[in-house]
Amino acid sequence: MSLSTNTEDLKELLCFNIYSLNRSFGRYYSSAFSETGLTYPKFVILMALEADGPMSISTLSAKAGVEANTLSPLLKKMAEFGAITRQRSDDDERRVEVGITPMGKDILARAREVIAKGFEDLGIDPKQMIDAMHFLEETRGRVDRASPPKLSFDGIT
Amino acid sequence: MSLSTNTEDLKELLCFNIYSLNRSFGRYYSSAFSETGLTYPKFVILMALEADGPMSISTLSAKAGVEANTLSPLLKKMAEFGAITRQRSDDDERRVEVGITPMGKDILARAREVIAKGFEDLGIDPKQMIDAMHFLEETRGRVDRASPPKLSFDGIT
DNA sequence: TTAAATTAAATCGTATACGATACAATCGTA
DNA sequence: TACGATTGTATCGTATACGATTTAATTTAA
Repeated sequence: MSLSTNTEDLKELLCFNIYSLNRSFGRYYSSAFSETGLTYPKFVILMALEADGPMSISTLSAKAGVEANTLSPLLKKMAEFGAITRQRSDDDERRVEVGITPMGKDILARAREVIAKGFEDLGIDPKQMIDAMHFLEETRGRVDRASPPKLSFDGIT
Repeated sequence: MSLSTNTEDLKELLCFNIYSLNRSFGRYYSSAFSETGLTYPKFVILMALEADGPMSISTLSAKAGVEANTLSPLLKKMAEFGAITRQRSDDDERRVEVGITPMGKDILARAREVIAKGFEDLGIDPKQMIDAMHFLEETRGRVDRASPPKLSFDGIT
């Protein structure tokens, strides 16, 4: 699908471009990290944990923009592996505090190298990227705040 | 872009912005389409089929940028529902031709209304969007063509 | 012209994702 | 302070995704 000047098409294309590029990045990183078993979502988790120290699952959920029920099993596996720590809070028995381990930090450091190196190879124009990222952030805010219109028709399963 | 050490880092990563906005759009559309059971990937399939007529699964795979093994079960369900047709090619028994049905067209038309309506509400600046989309397309091409550097370390599962 | 490579789909295993639900812990309030 | 509301996690069901493998059909080559 190419960019036409038809407004109707453009509306549909923004989400398609996002959808599509997201999967391209996913394949790219899964290839880059292949030997390691690290995935992009796990990378995001390690980034957040290293940056903002131990935190509860719900806090991490908010930072990474991923639902807590998605993180829950993921964190369990990462803890079993040894990349993160995971323990019930004493203050509030409902909460589970997760933090990065030295092993996790090591993995993260290496992943960062991969990304930095790969990024240079991509040859992306920095200025364009900054503009685009502002647009993406702005758009994400709008989408998150919006209440989408609903139209119903016989369901497709 | 230098990868420094803080959380703000996540926001500075292009891939994070894409990852994040993609899920926001996903939630948005799943809400918009909720009564219908239509999902964004299915919408993309219907778009492609309506635009470029009946085609094989692998052709559709290339157009939508989704692997054929992802489409295969999805198409089967959509055909059972009646939104698309699905039949072995006579020329080449390996191929399966899929096409959109009148019901599928109807669903697509209604989905387009939802999207158009919702899009106006979002209040996105058209010029910024066009620039961003060019950047996204360009970037996707670069990412798809790139051979990511690989660094290995003990696996995380 | 038959065997070897290639191709198209389907299937399998695994990893995200999310809404709905369950459940325990904590909080607010009558 | 008892009890209903809320909160934090975990679990369940479903829907994508993708790589690896399988199977069947077709093409290429020897």
